Amino acid sequence: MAIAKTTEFTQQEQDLAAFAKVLSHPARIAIMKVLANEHACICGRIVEILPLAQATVSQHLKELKNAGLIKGTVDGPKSCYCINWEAMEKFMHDFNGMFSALQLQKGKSCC
Amino acid sequence: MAIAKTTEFTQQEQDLAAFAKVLSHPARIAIMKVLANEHACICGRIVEILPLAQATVSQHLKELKNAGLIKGTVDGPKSCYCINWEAMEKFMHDFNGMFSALQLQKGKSCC
DNA sequence: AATATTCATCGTATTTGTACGATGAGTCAA
DNA sequence: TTGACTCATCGTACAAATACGATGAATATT
Repeated sequence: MAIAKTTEFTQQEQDLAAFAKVLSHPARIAIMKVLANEHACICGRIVEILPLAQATVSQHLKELKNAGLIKGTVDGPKSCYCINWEAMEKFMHDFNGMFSALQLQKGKSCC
Repeated sequence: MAIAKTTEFTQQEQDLAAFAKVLSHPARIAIMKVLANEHACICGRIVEILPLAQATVSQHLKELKNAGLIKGTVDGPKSCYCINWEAMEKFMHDFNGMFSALQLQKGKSCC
């Protein structure tokens, strides 16, 4: 991505973009669905469901965790992942807030 | 990105991911803001505001247009871009719908 | 203790994304 | 027509993302 100009933008723009980026891959959306639907959010269970190798799923889980969308706890030799609802709700709130702010200017457009 | 396994997921998952991907860069979020706030949505105006070269802005505009988030019309030697509100509203509706679907399972989690 | 399991991480190959200079097509003014 | 202007596209360089096999750490089972 060449010299990342990413830092030249607003903190809000960077945060929203980061949130969108985490959900910009179908595998990660699918993982969120699995985490919501399964009682035991074990990594191995996700690997069973998704058409991806264990290493790849683990990598996606790491990104979701780094972004704060999910929480992970060790459960013996297994790892249990769950949706971080407070974070998700805040992210969605901010995302919707940006859209609402855009909409306030709706009549302004020239075309 | 290795052999894209992207096609192995649900159409809905792919659509949501594609929408998120378009907004996964701060420049494109900033562009949406400019388009909402400026009466004349001229490419040159965006180049003035953003810390990016004209070619780069044009490329981002192309992606936003391909995804359907904005519309572009030629106005003499200039190009006028506007937000596609119907599309944006549908995308946001679907995005929120996914989140609501996740939330329905909220109590299910193990941790 | 020895073995099997679950999973995170490393290393690596490949694809995609980001950025910009240069070029050219199209339009307007003189 | 000439010249100035706007912008899309091409080509290119580099950074980041995606995917997986292999490895090893940690735990559980025998």
